[in-house]
Amino acid sequence: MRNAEKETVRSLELFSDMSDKHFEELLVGSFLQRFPASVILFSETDLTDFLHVLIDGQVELFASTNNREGTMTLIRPVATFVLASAITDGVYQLSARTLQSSQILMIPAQNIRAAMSEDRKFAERSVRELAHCYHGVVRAYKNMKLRTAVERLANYLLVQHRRQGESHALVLPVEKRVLASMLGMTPENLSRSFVTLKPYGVKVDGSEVSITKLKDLETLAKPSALIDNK
Amino acid sequence: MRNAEKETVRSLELFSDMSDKHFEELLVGSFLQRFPASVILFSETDLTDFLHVLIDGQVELFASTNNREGTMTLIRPVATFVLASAITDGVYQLSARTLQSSQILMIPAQNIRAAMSEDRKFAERSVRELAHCYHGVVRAYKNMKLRTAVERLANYLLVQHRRQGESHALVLPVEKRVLASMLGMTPENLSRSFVTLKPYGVKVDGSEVSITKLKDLETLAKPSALIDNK
DNA sequence: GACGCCGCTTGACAAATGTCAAGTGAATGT
DNA sequence: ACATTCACTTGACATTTGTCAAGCGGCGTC
Repeated sequence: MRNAEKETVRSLELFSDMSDKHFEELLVGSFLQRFPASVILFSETDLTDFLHVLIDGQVELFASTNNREGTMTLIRPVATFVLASAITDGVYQLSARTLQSSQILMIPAQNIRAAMSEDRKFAERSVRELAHCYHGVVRAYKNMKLRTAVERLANYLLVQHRRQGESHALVLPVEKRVLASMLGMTPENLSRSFVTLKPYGVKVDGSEVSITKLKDLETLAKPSALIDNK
Repeated sequence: MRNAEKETVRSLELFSDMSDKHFEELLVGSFLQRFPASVILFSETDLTDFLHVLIDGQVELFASTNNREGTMTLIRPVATFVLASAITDGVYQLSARTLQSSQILMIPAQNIRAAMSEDRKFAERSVRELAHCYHGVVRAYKNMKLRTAVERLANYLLVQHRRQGESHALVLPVEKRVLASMLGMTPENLSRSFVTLKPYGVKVDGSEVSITKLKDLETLAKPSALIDNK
């Protein structure tokens, strides 16, 4: 593991104010590995061996039951994932696959648990990180429960628009089938939802989307600070 | 606050191994209060003043956007709620109302944050509690995303059946309209879903439900350890 | 360049879910 | 005892969402 990557990880809020000594101990037995796209990293029923840190690339967390599958969230670098599972010391609860070639640091879960009891700063940071993750899922859950498919898409586009600098055109960061799954609908339905949004100034060309009537789109989407803000 | 209630709270896992001194400090400025049924305790947009501990009664956490409202979860005694918000020091993110007359201990959120940095045992317990809550929402989210309304009802009944000692009849712990909202459907739809389950051995009489063909119901519900357990 | 693969779209249809309106029955208050 | 309220149910219908099948078009392989 090179210094550049080590520093990248070190500067994550979660690790930022733990002692150097504890940080080094955390890395004992860790792997930094590059995976190609479309690789299953772990399945939701596996025991949690590692806390994962996505350094580069893109990872999808998804769940399955009874032949159905749904994207729960997308991980974008640089970020940790499955912290809660690493702490609980049970199964992952979610499956993960790479969407692109990805570089991932895998830290043994037991190192995390050890650091938790040895380093109070780390414990405090973990509390905040988990509280943050918790609210993230709550937002996703609200989004799913209180909005229709078209509204979810409209709000997704508004969020991307803002994130990508409010420029005229935004780029969908994932394939449409993954986007559909993330928004809780079928790919067919996503296509139709885009058509529905046409009168509201949404033009789609491949993975490029332009928004020409922001106000109209917002009227339809009715964005909510408690769901869409981050 | 009487000793009985204090001990009840003290024995919650979250507080169980913090020092007596810190526990007493936690309670400075706390209120123990009884609320009648159907009282709004706080709204999702309020700043988080208190960590709540439900001693007795029943509380509903719900969310609203755009005239729609959905039950997110039910709190049953004895349990804390809105820990994540108390830590984050932002808004509650969820609204709360009493469903029955309820006795609630309200601990100032800043006491919680103070205890977090002073008592490492408490910080560790908080981490576990939050990880647990996180998985709880993830399960609810999976349930919502991967199942139909009838399946959610069927699995709900199976869980209640198990919790209530696998006896012949179980009792719905909430009004049907609240149950409907919790399961993400309208009351009308819940009624029809019960009718749909009739051929699978589900008989409903008011709030009493009996399950006569457990196997058949399980075949329909296809319960999943990662969604329904715990 | 021809072929096949794959992601996406579209149409036709089916299933799931919501809405509106009316009606039942039990609980409550006068 | 009567009226009122309210939760729940039921029916008819609308909307939303999913399914299946076909076709388009880009992209890589041979």
